[in-house]
Amino acid sequence: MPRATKIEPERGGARTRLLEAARDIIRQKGFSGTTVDDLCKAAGVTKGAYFHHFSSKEALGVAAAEFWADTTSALFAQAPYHKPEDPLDRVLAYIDFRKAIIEGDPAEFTCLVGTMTQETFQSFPAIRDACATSILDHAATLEPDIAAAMKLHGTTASDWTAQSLARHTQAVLQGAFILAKATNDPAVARESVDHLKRYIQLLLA
Amino acid sequence: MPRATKIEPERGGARTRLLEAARDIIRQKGFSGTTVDDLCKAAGVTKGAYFHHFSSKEALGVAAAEFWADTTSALFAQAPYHKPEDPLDRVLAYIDFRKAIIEGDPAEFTCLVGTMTQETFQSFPAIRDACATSILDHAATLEPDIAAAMKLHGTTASDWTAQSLARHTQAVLQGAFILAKATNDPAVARESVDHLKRYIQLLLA
DNA sequence: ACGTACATACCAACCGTATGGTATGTACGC
DNA sequence: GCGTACATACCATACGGTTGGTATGTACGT
Repeated sequence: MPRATKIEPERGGARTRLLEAARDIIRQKGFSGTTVDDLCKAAGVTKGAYFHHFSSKEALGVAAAEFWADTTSALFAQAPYHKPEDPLDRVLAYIDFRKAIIEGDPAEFTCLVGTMTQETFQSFPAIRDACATSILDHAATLEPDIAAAMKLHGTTASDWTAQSLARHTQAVLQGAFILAKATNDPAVARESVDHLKRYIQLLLA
Repeated sequence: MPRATKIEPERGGARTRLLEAARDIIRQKGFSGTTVDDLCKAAGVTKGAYFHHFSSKEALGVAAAEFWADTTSALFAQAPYHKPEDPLDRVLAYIDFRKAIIEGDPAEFTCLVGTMTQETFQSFPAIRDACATSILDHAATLEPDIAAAMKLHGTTASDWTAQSLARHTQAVLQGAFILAKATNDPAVARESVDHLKRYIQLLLA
């Protein structure tokens, strides 16, 4: 899709660079707090290039959410937590994996679509929907392992489902990110993830 | 503090009306997405009145977080969940209370300071700190009941504390709000709160 | 093989408006 | 008459978005 040329080797990558800039800057300042000029400056492109690729700022928000969904799902698909044979171990390994990447600057480990959801859910439904798809699709990848663990360990659940537990894991992570941002301390978020892991062990083991 | 007059009976309440407007509009559009004119219009005051009470938009953000902390802590202090004699029942009643108020429009039941934290934690440290205080102080009100429940039920916790569990409840609620906004469905949030309640029961009963 | 037609990717400069913020004045209570 | 609580009018800038253009690549008929 990119198109390199002789005199301008970067040519063709403006769209991707804008999406990467959006991922980084929106996580720092939020969607409304991020200006088109911010993005152009960070990506090293002009506003003409920006509006060539995105018809509006809202369109970039949607594309950024989709870009996030694509890149993160690729990351999780190749992560090592799928290896254990016991499905419960896979779920717990997923939790460990999520915990392990909570470190450093909150702007770098927190979730783009969770952040965008908060401020766009009323004003920009298209962005909200793209964010919802990203979150729910990721949660859905956990359902088979949870369901298999329930079956294997003879868990009888009358008042909850694999789907609701999968979504709950995402709620805990999103909430943990908020605490980490508020306190500027990843450790607070990791403690919540510990509670989540303990819950799943109590529930399924 | 308010000062009524003959020709302008609303006079004196501009600051409070601005803070109420901030509480409502920032929850809909976020802090950056909310303009000073939005607030003045909703509060029915002029920009002169606005800058008489708040030296900047950031100052209003801080005041709005403090206003939120004050009004919500008053609400929770007089809520009925403190009545049970068993401290575990009080904690569970708190969860039930939080679940019960999750209904209707997400903009009305979600948390102002959780929303503001997300977009201000880098750009406006003063706002972030006010948000953190609001969240952590509220979490701290749960600690005595959790600690008492641990003692009463002989819970032996080597790897977690009453404080971390109290904060975890707030993480779950904040995360549940994000899912509710993304899906535009309070039910998703309530299911996460159910998981939280189940966790506390497994842990402390 | 080559010219034409078209599409893609980008740039520089500009525009109308909305934004946060200010300067100045006035009504009112004490 | 003095401080507080506002109102009116205004400003410099930043904002999202537009315009018109150029360079590069591709499809295709001949």
